[in-house]
Amino acid sequence: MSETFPTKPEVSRPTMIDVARRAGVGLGTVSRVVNGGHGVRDETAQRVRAAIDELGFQRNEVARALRPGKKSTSLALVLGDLTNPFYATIAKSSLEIAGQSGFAVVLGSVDEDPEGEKRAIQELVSRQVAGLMIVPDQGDHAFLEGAGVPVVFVDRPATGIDADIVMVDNEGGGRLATEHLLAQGHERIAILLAPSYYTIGRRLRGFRRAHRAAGIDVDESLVIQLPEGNAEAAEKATREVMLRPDPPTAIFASTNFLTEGVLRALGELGSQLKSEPAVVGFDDFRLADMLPTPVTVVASDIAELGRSAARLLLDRASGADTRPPQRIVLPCGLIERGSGERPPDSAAKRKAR
Amino acid sequence: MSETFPTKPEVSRPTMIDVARRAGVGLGTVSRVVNGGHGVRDETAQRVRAAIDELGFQRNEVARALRPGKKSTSLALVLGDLTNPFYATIAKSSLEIAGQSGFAVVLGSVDEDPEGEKRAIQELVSRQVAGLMIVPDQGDHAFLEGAGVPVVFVDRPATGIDADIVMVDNEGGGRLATEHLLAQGHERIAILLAPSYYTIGRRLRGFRRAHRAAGIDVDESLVIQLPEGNAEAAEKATREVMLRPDPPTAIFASTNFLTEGVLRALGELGSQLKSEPAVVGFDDFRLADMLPTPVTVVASDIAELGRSAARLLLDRASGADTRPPQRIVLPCGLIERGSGERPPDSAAKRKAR
DNA sequence: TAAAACGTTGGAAACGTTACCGTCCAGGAG
DNA sequence: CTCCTGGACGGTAACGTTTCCAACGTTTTA
Repeated sequence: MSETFPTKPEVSRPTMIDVARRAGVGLGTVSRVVNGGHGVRDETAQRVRAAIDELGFQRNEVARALRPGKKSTSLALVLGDLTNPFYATIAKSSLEIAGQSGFAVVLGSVDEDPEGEKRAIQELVSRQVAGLMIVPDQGDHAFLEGAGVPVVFVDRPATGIDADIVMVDNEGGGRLATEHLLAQGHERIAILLAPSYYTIGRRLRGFRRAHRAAGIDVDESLVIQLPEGNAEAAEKATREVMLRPDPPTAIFASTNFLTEGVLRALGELGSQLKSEPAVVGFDDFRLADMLPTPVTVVASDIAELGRSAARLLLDRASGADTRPPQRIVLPCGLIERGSGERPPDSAAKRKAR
Repeated sequence: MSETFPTKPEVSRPTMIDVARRAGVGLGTVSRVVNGGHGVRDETAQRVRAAIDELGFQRNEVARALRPGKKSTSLALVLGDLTNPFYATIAKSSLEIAGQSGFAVVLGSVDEDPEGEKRAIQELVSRQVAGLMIVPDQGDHAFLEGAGVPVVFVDRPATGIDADIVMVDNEGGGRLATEHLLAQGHERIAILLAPSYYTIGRRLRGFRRAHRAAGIDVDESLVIQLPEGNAEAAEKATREVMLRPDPPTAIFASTNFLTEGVLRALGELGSQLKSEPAVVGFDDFRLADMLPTPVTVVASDIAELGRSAARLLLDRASGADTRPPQRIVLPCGLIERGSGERPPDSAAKRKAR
């Protein structure tokens, strides 16, 4: 690059000052044009726009966010394992909404421990994000109270702070799944529970309510609390429970990863079992319909979860929404995939995601 | 400020100036302490640190990034559908590495079209990210040349710019998959190709090379270019090709989504087929081992792809790495899952050869 | 003992933008 | 004709940090 033309020294990009000089106007005028251009004569605005194009000027978002009160045009998203399709879907859909408003999404690195989450959140806050979307861990989130940034919790509420929350009707979903099994005549239904997440507790509650409504007692030995929330733990537990003298005739897996583990165990046990139990999972997953025994699941519109969260957060950040903290609950539906015989009087709704 | 105590009006967080006042030192000293604290007497540093703790001071990353030459402590990641486990894995693993160095990852909203990608990238650049990780679309990326930001391309190279690239050995993988099928005696192998991505071309090349090495001609009617890269397109194509008078005895699906479509089609065709073809997919996927016929795949360490990219980019951004653009190629391996039995009459042919 | 060297510290400039405040000019009212 | 009003525009302060330079005190060197 040995030209005599105003080829920039390659590292420094043109600023508003350059544009102002080029257009022969003041700095303030350029700013006005860049931000919608009110109070600027048409002809002047045109000259400025021409200069912007010629110089390839692009507003420096960092400098912009430095101004007092101003926040950056970024939202933060804090969640767990992106490899989990559930989280990935949230990320994708919230990203989509944010992008439509010109917002970027910053992903904080999230370790497993609550302490790591806190650190990640503070890192994000120090970046002056306009808002936080958090799929919260167990820990206390009171430290967010004074951060001066709107927060929306996704999928589950957090303790220590009263903020917006967008979630799924976990209890209704748990109930739906259980009712489906009960309607098929199952009376010994095992439920596999991932470690004490809020959501899991609600699903269990739905499980119990469905039993009560049907007048059937829950066998507490079939309420299985797993040490971990992964497929392996579910696989192990399934094998154990199915080899008991009095195994369940149906299994409700409270999580997509758990469902996978259950199916894996059943596949391995195979003919060792007198009869294969019915399985219902929570959250749909890819290939669920292609497994040897297609699995019925309770599903919700997870993408909408992310979209709602992003929309709500954007409204909060812009100050357009000053209502008290909202609680948005999305419904769950049953996706029947014909494991087991058809329930006697089922008019169960289908809700694809 | 009608108070005498430094209780902030809750929205504005304490700045270095507040810390300096509190500790009774100058602004520069606080800055030095915050950044490692070289050239500051121990006792002074301690006083500053105490003030930081008391005030709950946290460095404002935005102001920091404004300084000339300085970039923010964020990396940008531009990729397609996060719902695709392949991309999700890259996001997760790069996030992990970035986080270890205190870097956040900004996700640009990526529409499908190349123009959207360009817009997203420029948005990201305007946020002064320290570097860009891009899984590039077809379009020309020459516009990145003068951006003054290090760029690492992931999974496939881009045209118009000479930058670092981290990818997998697509040709080797294609060859591996094909050799596996050829070794089983298959001579009529169909290959399903997603739309003209670079990676797909290389996989096809491996496919051809394996054939040539084995002395077997490729039946060009079995090289199937799909109009789209999704499962549906693969499903349709599979159905068509399998219902031909002379169907292939094996199918190589060049993408994880395509593999899904192939399996779905085969499952539906079921007994209509004289014999079920062997299937090999590119890229492993969850539940691949649990399908009715477990599917053999060519796989690579995708997480390492993301990690390498992030590491390389961080080194570039810090100036620690000034080598010419690197080209990192990760190997592929075969995960055999016992699909791909020999074709009906292959034994005889093999002996005859 | 004076000068030089060094380590420590304070202060100010700069980064690129926005918001505010003045100035200027044109045009309408008195 | 003068005064006032209001729109258009220019200039400047401010945001919170880093970096540079000067100033200071102490120690080493000549």
